[in-house]
Amino acid sequence: MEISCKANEVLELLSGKWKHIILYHIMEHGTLRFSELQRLIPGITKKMLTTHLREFEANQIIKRKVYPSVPPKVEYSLSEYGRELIPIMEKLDDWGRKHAGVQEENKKRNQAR
Amino acid sequence: MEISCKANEVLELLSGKWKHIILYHIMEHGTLRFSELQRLIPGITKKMLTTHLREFEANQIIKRKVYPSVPPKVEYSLSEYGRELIPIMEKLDDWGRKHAGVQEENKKRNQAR
DNA sequence: CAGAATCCACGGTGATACTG
DNA sequence: CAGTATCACCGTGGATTCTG
Repeated sequence: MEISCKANEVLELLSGKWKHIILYHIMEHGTLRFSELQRLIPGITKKMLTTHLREFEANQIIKRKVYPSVPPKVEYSLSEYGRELIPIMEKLDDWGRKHAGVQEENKKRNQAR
Repeated sequence: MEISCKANEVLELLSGKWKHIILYHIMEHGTLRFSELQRLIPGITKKMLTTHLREFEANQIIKRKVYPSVPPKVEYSLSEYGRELIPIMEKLDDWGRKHAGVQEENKKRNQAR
């Protein structure tokens, strides 16, 4: 087994209610505006979207590009560094799709109590 | 890009302050007693260890074996299902070790403010 | 040894209103 | 359009005490 204990580095980056969904959409579309993200992620508030985007930016996962126009236009895209997260997300996603059924059953059983 | 949005399935399983460390140690050692886990994870309280272990058990990630002796002896190990998480953890860990430096820098800069 | 039971603090998140 | 500012809630986690 080659596991050390650095897994939390990624986990921390992705911990936050909407973080993985945000990354997912940016990975899919390449570049997205603030309002597009908001539309693509039903239920998220501007505040949380802003917060998470700022965190990604601070971690250099995404780039933020502002167009000095009226009305404002801001585009978000993966940084080169952030692109290295893609294989990670794919791996996580593979597992999720493969085991979605099992976890669903668990949830139901937990609700039943 | 083959990413859907099921990544959160894994993320949810691993979200919890000590979860990945617990899994890490069980993966490394194969089987561990409650007290051994507690010793291997400095800072964790019995409560959190119990809580997280119970969650893993409910999700069928680990198995719990109780030896009816005095004093009690309980052993935790990966279930077959849980073993499928190993490649995931390895992937997360790979990334963590590769990018630990970058994230460290970010943390320092954030502290500096 | 391996927990269970309380009580409590804190931070992440949500709702809402306002702004350049 | 793309945010900021405030307030309020609630669940996660910590400290402590008790038990079979």
